[in-house]
Amino acid sequence: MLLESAAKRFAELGHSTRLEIFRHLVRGGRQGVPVGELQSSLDVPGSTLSHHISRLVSVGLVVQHREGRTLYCRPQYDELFGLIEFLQEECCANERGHPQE
Amino acid sequence: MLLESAAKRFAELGHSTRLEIFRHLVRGGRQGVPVGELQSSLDVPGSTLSHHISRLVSVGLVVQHREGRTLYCRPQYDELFGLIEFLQEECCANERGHPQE
DNA sequence: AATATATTTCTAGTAATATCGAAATATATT
DNA sequence: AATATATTTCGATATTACTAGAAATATATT
Repeated sequence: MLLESAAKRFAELGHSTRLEIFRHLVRGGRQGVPVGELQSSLDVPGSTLSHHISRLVSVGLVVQHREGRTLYCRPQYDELFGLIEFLQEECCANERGHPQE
Repeated sequence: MLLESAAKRFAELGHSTRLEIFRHLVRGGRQGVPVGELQSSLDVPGSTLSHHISRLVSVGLVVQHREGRTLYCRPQYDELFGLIEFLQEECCANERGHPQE
């Protein structure tokens, strides 16, 4: 993953409401969670919630799909695991002190 | 880890310069990397670099220790792994579709 | 004590983000 | 077609963050 994309994604996770949304989605699994369910469990005005969801969508961490009147949000696990990998990449590669281990 | 602390930490990682600093430190290992080395490899004005480092310090992702004239920055691996764990916690716990697997 | 090196603090201008009510859109039901 | 439900877009205000030059601080060397 490119540094810029990773930074953008972390920035979106770096807000307590959005992080809460995303964790709710991660727990919810691949079938997704309706916006309305997020709204009632997070207790945030609809316009604010919509704003935060669309930011998560804009960086690829969430996708939405409609079924009838309800709109589902699904976390993108590949992007999530990519971010996690990005943080640990080459961890300690340049560490001194145990060069022959 | 609390939601608020995790969000703050992600917010600090959500800036390309800071993410680059942090990754440099993660690769560098536990002995730390001098500020000056960061400055020359990232090519950013000292005052700007200092500002970003102090933000990483303020959320506990980095600590500094001085040796003579040079100040070393060390990544806090425990906080890093805590963040990673936080993102995956209860992953898919509420997923439907494979309840007996 | 004077000078050099390493890094931070101060300051201030500019830009980006957060919030939420009101109005708008999309779909379903009657 | 009228109404209800679900969600978004618009708009405006308030707060926070980014950047970097200049000055200040801390330590080392001569």
